[in-house]
Amino acid sequence: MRWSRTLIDTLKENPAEAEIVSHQLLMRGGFIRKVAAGIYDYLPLGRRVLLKLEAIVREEMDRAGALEVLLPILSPAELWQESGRWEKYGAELFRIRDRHDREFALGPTHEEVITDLVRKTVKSYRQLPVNLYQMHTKFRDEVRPRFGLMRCREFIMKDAYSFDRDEVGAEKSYQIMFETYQRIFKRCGLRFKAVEADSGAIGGSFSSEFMVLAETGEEGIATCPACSYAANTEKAQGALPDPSQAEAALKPRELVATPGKHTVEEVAAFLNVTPRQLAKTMLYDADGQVVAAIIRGDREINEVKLKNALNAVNLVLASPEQIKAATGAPVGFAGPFGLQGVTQVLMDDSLQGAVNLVTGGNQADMHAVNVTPGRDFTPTRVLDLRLTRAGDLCPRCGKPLDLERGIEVGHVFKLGLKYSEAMHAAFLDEAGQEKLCVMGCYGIGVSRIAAAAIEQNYDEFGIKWPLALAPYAVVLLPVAPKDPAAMAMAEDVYAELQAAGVDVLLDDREERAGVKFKDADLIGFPLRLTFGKSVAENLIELKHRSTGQVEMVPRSEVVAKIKALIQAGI
RNA sequence: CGGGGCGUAGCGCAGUUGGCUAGCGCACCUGCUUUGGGAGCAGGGGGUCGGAGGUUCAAAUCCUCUCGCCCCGACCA
Repeated sequence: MRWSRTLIDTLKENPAEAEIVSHQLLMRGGFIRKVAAGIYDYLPLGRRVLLKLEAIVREEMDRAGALEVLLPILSPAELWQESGRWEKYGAELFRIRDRHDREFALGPTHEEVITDLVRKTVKSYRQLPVNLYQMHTKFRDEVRPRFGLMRCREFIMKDAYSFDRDEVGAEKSYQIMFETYQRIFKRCGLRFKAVEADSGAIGGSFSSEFMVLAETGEEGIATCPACSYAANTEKAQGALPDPSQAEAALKPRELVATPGKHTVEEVAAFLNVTPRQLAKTMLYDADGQVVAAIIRGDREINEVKLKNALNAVNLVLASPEQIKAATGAPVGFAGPFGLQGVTQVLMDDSLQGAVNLVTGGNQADMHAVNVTPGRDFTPTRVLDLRLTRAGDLCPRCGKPLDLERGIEVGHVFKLGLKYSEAMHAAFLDEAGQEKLCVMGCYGIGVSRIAAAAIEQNYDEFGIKWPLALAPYAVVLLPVAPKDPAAMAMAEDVYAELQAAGVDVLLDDREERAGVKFKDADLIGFPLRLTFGKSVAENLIELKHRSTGQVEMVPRSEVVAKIKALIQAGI
């Protein structure tokens, strides 16, 4: 492609709205333009990056034996009502009505639609296993779209769904996808990690997330430096490095005045104790029921764990009114004893064995001291409700865990029978017995990968695309377009590279050299060939964007050299 | 949904104690010069100040409502 004939509009300044690097560079490089919050146009450069990604994903999915389909974006409410997600998915589901007032959803994911397809199509065990996938636009009415392509309301996702005749087959399908994902992200040139994760709204028994490691990642990952354990902090079960110890003697519970002291730090300082001698009592509204979660003062509640423990759909902190009703006190003085109308009291195991704790007093400006679980209150359950943090011990090998940040680009789930049961996706086995399909689902955030790749590969001048994702592998840069010799050589090399099947862009604009260099660095082509003064000596300058390495290549060798570099993946 | 901020030319911004034909930089068009890291000079096109209503002799500027965008939180594959 010739620069003068494509549409590349670069910006010198960052758009005010772009906060993170990938968003800024995608905008400045002319890859995307915003249409509305979380909704973008993909310009020719952006589209080419997406096509590169889609080609990699498609090749690897096909290699794994998956079959590509194309499912509708619009799906009728009835399908969602059948699975129960019309209610459970909540406000994130885009819903529309047609002229006859029939309700539809804009697909955020396609379990219902695919299960419906399979139940209409698959009748025999002979047709299983089957893994169907598509790459399509997805819609989610995000509470807060942000960070450019990172969290959009409309985005491109590859979603795949496997159907097996039994658990053993489903496990195999899952493993195949897990390995396929490793191949895909490796081919994209990304540094990533597979981690254990919470299944969230999709449901199912087990899932792994594929995280691109980057400081700007929205997800926390706990990783073990000693073994292979890695988990999303929502899911991670780090063991306490410092369990609570019982003191010798139980002391009688007393109330003490703590005027105006609400937070753990304030109360601990006021009573001259350490935060870990406190027990925080957090009141939540779980689907309308008020529940209490109790945790040691130096730790935080992990609401995902709490939500799962309660099997709740919606979990939010209780309102001041609910707290007043349950404790009789304003916010900040809740304690675990004598609670009114609280259906469950869950205690984090950080308090296992602890005695003589400081808690809220259930009266304004009062705390209780010498509170002991089992004597002063009885938890409904004792379990891990903690947010894992750095230094907690690896659940597999006991070494202290590190905390990293990542961008979720893929997620593989074992779904089990959740959808096949609700929607009756069944087949007949050899014995003529009806069985339900055992399902798995596998997502890749295709458009998000583009942003993640930039978060991992950029410098002060712009993007450094991995070769596999670059819109063009090579940019040809004649320094002086009016120098006939240089221009002629660039044209020849351009034709030869094109003939060799290389993605090449010829910067034929009548711009000064500086402008061309800046644009090339900004857009991030992995290789640059500069046709300047050395053309007279039949030499072309080759520069690697990622390393900055420069070498002079004889004209006669340049095409072979570029082909070799691309072959080698650079 | 709670808190904070912002909507003035394609982009980045100034102007906002009401007062002249609404301004600057970048980008864009024309010409001349320049030509290996975002050139210089000269000339030029483009906005009615997010929208609606109101106050006033006079509104980008004040008031009311409304729409949109960004950040933090809540929330979220």
